[in-house]
Amino acid sequence: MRTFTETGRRAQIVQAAIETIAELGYGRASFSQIAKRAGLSSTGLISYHFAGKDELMSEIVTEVMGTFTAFVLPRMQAQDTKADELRAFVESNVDFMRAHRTQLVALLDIMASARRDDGSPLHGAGVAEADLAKLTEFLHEGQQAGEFRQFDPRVMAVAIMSLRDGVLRALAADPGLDLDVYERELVALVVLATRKELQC
Amino acid sequence: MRTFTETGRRAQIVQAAIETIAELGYGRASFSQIAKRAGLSSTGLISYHFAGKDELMSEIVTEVMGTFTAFVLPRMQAQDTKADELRAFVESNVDFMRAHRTQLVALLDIMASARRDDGSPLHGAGVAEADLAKLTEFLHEGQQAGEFRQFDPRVMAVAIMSLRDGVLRALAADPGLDLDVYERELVALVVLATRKELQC
Amino acid sequence: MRTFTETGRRAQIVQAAIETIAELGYGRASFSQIAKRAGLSSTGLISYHFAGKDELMSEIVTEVMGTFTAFVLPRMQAQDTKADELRAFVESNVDFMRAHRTQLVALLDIMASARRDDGSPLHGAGVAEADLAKLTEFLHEGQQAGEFRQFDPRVMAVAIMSLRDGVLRALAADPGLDLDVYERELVALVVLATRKELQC
Amino acid sequence: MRTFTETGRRAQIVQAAIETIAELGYGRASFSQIAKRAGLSSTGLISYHFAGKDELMSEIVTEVMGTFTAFVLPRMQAQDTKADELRAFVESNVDFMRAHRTQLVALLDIMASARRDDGSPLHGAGVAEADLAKLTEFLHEGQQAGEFRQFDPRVMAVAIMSLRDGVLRALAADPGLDLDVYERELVALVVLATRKELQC
DNA sequence: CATGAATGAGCATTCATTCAT
DNA sequence: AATGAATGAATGCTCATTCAT
Repeated sequence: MRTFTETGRRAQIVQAAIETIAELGYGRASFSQIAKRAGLSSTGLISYHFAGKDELMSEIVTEVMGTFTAFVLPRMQAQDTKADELRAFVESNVDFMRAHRTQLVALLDIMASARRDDGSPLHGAGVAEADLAKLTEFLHEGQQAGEFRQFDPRVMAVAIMSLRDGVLRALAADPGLDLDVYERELVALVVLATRKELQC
Repeated sequence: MRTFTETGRRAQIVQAAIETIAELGYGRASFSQIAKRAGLSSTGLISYHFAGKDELMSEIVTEVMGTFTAFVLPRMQAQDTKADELRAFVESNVDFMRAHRTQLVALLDIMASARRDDGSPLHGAGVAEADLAKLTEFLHEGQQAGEFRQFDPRVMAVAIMSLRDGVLRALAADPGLDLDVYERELVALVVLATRKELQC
Repeated sequence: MRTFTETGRRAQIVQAAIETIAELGYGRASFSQIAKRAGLSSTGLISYHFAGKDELMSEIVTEVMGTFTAFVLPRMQAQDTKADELRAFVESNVDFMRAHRTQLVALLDIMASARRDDGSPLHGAGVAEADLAKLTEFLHEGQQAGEFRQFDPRVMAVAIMSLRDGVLRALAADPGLDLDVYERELVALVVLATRKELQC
Repeated sequence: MRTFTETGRRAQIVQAAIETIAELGYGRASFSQIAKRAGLSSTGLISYHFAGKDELMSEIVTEVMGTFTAFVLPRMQAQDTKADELRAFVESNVDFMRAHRTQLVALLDIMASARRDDGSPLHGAGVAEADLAKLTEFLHEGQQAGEFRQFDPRVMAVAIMSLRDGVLRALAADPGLDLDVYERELVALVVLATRKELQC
């Protein structure tokens, strides 16, 4: 079991790491940079609380993904139709960015940059693939239910995730970005791309 | 003027660097890894031919972007309408990926990961922003011409680029990806998202 | 505040650096040579305790200059006349060499050899100029007081400092040098060069 | 025998090396810096014409010392007394500086900084010691002739050389130095320091 | 728990020198 | 005679990690 202090320290380090990665990028987020931002006296403390750099990054991924899921899922489940669920997914994704820009920027960078010695992704593959599989399945169900047109659900899942990540990257480059516009346009785009063709 | 040998060596080093970055990621693409892949006797030879790591990366960006533009532009210009031009843009982008997967994966990683000490992007900002601005202007013209519906052109440009990059990331993760499906679906998606609403 | 251990290590490194510079010269006093002499496991430890090579050299300059000033100043202030003060200055300079040959040899080499990229001196200019200005002012006061003849005080200051450094260079080349003779002769020389001309 | 071209090239390289050392210091005077200043296409050319860095430095020492001796010696030999010879030595030394500042600054730096792996001086010891021995002998003769007072001739030789080098160092630090003042004062100083005591 | 000291591998870069042409 | 390409050792420095206290 983890002590109170330990939990607090880990949270503090995770927070400092997130900010450092968001600002300097994964490649420059060394333990010494993180320790400096967290006000720690030594990088040794990070190694003391985390088994290694990989575990620290894992913790960030887990935490941010958890917060994200807890925010998005209920807002999807409150909908009646698949189409509304999809709209809620897109909207809540952008809404989440508004409040958690730094966390998401860090998460995206970790997913893209953290690798094993052989170059294989350390976090990107598993986590992202799971989400992608779920969204693919969801889109497939929507098609079965007759709410979506006949697209390839896997490709559409990749597309929707890419659009979401694209907005996040734009937000990372420009923190003053007007997310309202992006949200509105993104919803319209996704609806147009997935809805059943109208009979004229 | 550059020697024949020099040109060859630079090309060889650029090629090895591209492969290394595509395989191991920017963060692990050290001079020694690149030299090993290129079969060079020492990292000193890379420093001999390039002013520094930044120049090597710059060269990669320039070269890949050049090849890309030379491939895509004529295929757009061969079209009569803005709508067809857009379709040609999407198609040629995916077609280019087929033949130059490694180069593009490396380019994407450099854009995302190469930073200055203060964390600001070294290549990403300028290059990507220029492309984005051009696409935004193009979409706006298409709207003026009455070929596209009334979306925010900047947001749509970000969206289209994100979709393109998303396919590339999927291809990076899975080299065996069936690009035919992605191309077909992506074109459909972009068309649905941009065409004028039908009157029923 | 600095730890006990840290202070000790810094002193140890400074000492090893001084010995290395005195023996091999500034140009060959690399971190690895210094680390070897200090019995350190790696050059990383030097970088851990000092911000960079410049800071290590700065520390040496500061330390040696401080010890030197603490030795010479009181012996000058114990004198009643400017002429006696000058004699005390020359004597205490040579006396200091006897006990701190290595430090002074290293200091002289750092002053002469440590440069910026553009070739401008890194430590030499400021420190030496300050001393020179003080000695110039002192000589001028002695002239006002009627104790010295009418020479150019700046030139005489340069001369006296050069004589001092010359003895040190001779001592550097031959550690067995008989400093007693040099001290006696140097005092005589400086007295003859500065005293008021006798009326005959 | 050396060809005409070879001789010219060597002279050109020596000249560029002198300028580089005078400006950047011995430690930063790399072959590439020298080649750049000489307008050579490659550092290989320096290695082609000189057996190694040491030989290049040797050549500089030899050349500058030769020019110096050719300038100073006749001006000393034109004098009738030892005292006048000494005065001529000091004057011609300073005069030589006026016209050959760069060469002398480089020479001084080579003497001080060029070392063997074990730290022993490469050029400084032999050359300087020979000059010193000659001056010592000269001063001794002057004493025998009753022209100088009874000082230690070796120490006085060191002192005179140090004064000369001191002026050169001052000139190195400030190219705009008024050498006229230095020459006048230096002559006065040396005369006062060496002449027979007056009877009153 | 936390600290600061230490380790040793790895980094990009510079260097004098060699060599084929 | 000259060139430019190549070599490999050495440089100062950063890094994640370990460990005694």
